[in-house]
Amino acid sequence: MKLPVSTEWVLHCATTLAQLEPGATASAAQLAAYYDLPAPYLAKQLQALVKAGVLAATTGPRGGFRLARPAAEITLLQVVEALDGASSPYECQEIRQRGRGALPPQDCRDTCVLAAKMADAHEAWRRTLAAESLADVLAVLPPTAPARTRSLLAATASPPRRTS
Amino acid sequence: MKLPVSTEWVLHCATTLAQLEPGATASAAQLAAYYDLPAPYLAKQLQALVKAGVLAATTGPRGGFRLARPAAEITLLQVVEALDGASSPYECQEIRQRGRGALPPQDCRDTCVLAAKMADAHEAWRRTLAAESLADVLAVLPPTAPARTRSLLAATASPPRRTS
DNA sequence: ATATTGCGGATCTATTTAGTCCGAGATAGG
DNA sequence: CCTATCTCGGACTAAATAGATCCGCAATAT
Ligand code: FES
Ligand code: FES
Repeated sequence: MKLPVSTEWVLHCATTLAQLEPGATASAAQLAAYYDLPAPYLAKQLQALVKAGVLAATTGPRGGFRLARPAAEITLLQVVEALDGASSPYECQEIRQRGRGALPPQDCRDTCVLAAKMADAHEAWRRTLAAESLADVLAVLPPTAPARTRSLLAATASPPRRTS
Repeated sequence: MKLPVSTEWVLHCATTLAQLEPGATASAAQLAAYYDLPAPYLAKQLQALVKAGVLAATTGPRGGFRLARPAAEITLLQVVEALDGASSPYECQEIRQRGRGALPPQDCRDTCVLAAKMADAHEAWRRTLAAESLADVLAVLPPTAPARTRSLLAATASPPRRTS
């Protein structure tokens, strides 16, 4: 049971995007430089977030990514499941109906006790992550964080304008 | 995030072993036939449970596996983590200290908010599984289950004694 | 018109998982 | 006491999945 390393990337990127002024965007290259990550691979992950409806993207010069909704309406669960999918890590294969000890179908009306408990556990995991929004995360950061983040991001904004 | 298929195998095998009379054992071959599983591979997983202290094994003729402790003292969590390890699926790599936006060490005294929340979620998952013991699972099975299981297991017990 | 950015697919590699094998050790029977 | 056989134990190999990378296409602001 392992979560992709890129999970941490997108969680932090989403937090970073939440610190921008409404309507502003940051490109994949900017975010990659900010966290020292492989730019092409990070871009792919951000695309997954767009497909999941968490981020919105604008193409063209000065384009980039921004939150698709207010930070208060984006939970950590939505970010994590955009990458890894929402399916439970435990997949019941109805093993009780196979082999010499197979149970008759009439005893399998309800889901297996073990499968039910594993599903409960996954639901508890999801509930915890769904209870925390990006706005909640921002609330515990120092008040100076947004300004710092914005200025550091801008440092990689557009390649130096050739004035000659 | 995915759990090995064999997780379901060992959960059911542990439940099966819990239905035996105290001291009795079942071999890997018996359990494999009971659930129609590849015997050598199942044996490998059961060995992992032995190493984790959940099961005990006896070698030699008429040997096999049995629970290492009373069923009430074995939780689903112990069985699952014996196979997959106890580490969290989310591994924080301290991404906040890398790249252009790296935070100074003085701001990283505490663990990252995101890492803390992910750890909370994993803890909720573990807590749910730790709350259910094998004895609890047996309690919801029909009272006739143990007798049925024992007789079906015995059908594969020892190879037919050559009387000639 | 051009340069910059996101988007999607195809591709390659690495890690994990699934599956199989043979040898060491212990018991039961002779 | 010895032997034969049945068991676990760990090492080894193959397949699948996920990680990571690349390149060409579409869209947009300058
Ligand atoms: S049959 Fe799948 S968990 Fe019991
Ligand atoms: S630095 Fe690892 S989760 Fe924030």
